[in-house]
Amino acid sequence: MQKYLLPAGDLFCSPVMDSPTDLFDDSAPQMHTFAPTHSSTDLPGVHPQPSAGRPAPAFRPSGFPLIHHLLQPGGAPRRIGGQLNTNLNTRRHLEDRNLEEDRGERNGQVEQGMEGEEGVMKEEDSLLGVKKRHSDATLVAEWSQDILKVKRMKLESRPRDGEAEEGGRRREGGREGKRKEREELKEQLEEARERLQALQEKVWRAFGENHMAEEEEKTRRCRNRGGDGGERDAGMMEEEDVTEGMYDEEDIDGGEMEKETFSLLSVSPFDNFHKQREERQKDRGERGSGGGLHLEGVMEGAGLWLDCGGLVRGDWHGGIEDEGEEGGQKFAQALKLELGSAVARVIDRVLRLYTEMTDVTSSSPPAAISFLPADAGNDEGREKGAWMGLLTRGTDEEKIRGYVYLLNWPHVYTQEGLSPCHLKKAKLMFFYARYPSSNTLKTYFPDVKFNRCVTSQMIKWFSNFREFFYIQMERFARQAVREALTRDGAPRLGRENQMRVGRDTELYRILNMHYNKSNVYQVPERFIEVSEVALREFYSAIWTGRDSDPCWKKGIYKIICKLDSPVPDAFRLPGCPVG
DNA sequence: GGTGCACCTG
DNA sequence: CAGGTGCACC
Repeated sequence: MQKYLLPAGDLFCSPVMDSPTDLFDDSAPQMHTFAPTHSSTDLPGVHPQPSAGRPAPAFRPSGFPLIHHLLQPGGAPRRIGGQLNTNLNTRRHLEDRNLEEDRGERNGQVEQGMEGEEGVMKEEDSLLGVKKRHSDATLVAEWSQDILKVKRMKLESRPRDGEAEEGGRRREGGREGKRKEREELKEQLEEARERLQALQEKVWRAFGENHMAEEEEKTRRCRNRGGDGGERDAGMMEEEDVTEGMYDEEDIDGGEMEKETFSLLSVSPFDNFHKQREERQKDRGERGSGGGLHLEGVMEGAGLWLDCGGLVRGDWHGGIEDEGEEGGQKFAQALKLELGSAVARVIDRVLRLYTEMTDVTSSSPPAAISFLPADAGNDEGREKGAWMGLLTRGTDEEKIRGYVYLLNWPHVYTQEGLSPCHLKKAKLMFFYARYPSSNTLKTYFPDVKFNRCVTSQMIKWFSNFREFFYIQMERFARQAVREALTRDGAPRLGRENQMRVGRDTELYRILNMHYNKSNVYQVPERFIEVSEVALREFYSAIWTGRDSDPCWKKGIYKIICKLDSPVPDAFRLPGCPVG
């Protein structure tokens, strides 16, 4: 006779369990009520909730800027940006568009400035030539366009500066002229701020649109393939589509990898960003007019170019300082510092968003990272919560360089064999996908060089995961059936509806111990729901004697395989999960 | 025939 | 967790 480890009370309905465990950081275990049913197809949990199974990235208070001093004048951003290029056609395109828009927005003022600007535009070519290479030419064009606007605006100011200077000479150094100069410069700064603000919004809007477009495309594909599988079915399908799409789309000269990179910025960080930005704007509105926009947040999106230092140093350096006026110099210096600081914040924010997104752990610190320098597991990195190890000590420049490099060339870190870290990651993925395809696995292990052997091994892993999962389900279901018989004296239908796998149950503890041994990952609610579905299916089958059929489990497998959820994008990153 | 699966075994 | 086996599917 089979022995069972635990009393049935652990499984049954009482919210206060017989053997509660406080090992798990779950502040709100949920008790789900299920309608009485004996039909497998009617079992609850089959219909997914869109957000279920995706733990909200824990927001960590922002620390000091990661790269702030790097972007001070004379810092290193140009070197970083040097890795990034845009193509000539894109630049031409954006220049053309820029001309048109500028004409409209500045009531012809710009035309005068543009006439003598061919040389300057060539300069800008060189500036843009080191802009980040990006597959979305339109997006790049828009960013570039706004940068050009700012630059052009400054150029326009030169004649006016000259006039002011001339007026000042006429007054023999009168203070009136200087004051006017400064006022004009201030106006220009305000304009610059507004334009940079617009740039910021464009970037994030573009990001948001890209993301929304992805989501819509996913939804569309799911519906097309859909049928009666419900949303969860669609979720499985979309998983495949995303996987294939990542590798099958048209050639974009390496930009494809960047597109993937941007897709890593999932909904939550965007939402967070927009919320924070709205709050900031609200604050500003309370303090004063829009003209008083603080530069915090300005250019935050543009910082993705990682090259704005070139603009700060190479462009703003010129016009104002040439005038030799102390006020102008101070102003220019202040402007440079402000812009430099803004750019620093840009990248810092991007990194922070990234780490927020990847910070899928609930509270525990991440472990050292396999592909990073030896100091990757330092406290700073832990604070940032990048369990994929994007941040780490070293110099800020290294940090950033490694970040950019990794995002563009994750395959550099590929390895043939599978490591214990990969196993841990696979186990965590099991919380979302019990039946991942080999293509899906390839997508989520970009640092693994897949061959037949490696693929088989990973498939085998998931097979073993499932085996353990189903064994536990059957075991606890049988125990529950037996307990029901002894407790109630007679079998009673519908008992399975009282079965649950709450976070305070023994079954949950066992599952968590197996797939999440270090307990550093918040088990998604969706996995609990799936477990409950499986448990009830087993219970039902055993209860009704269907287990006498040699193939009695097949039906259960068929149900469970439809309950796969998309694995969070954070898992697409190379590296090792927390230990 | 290749692949993926469950099942069994160690 | 991995190796072996048989089965089903394409």
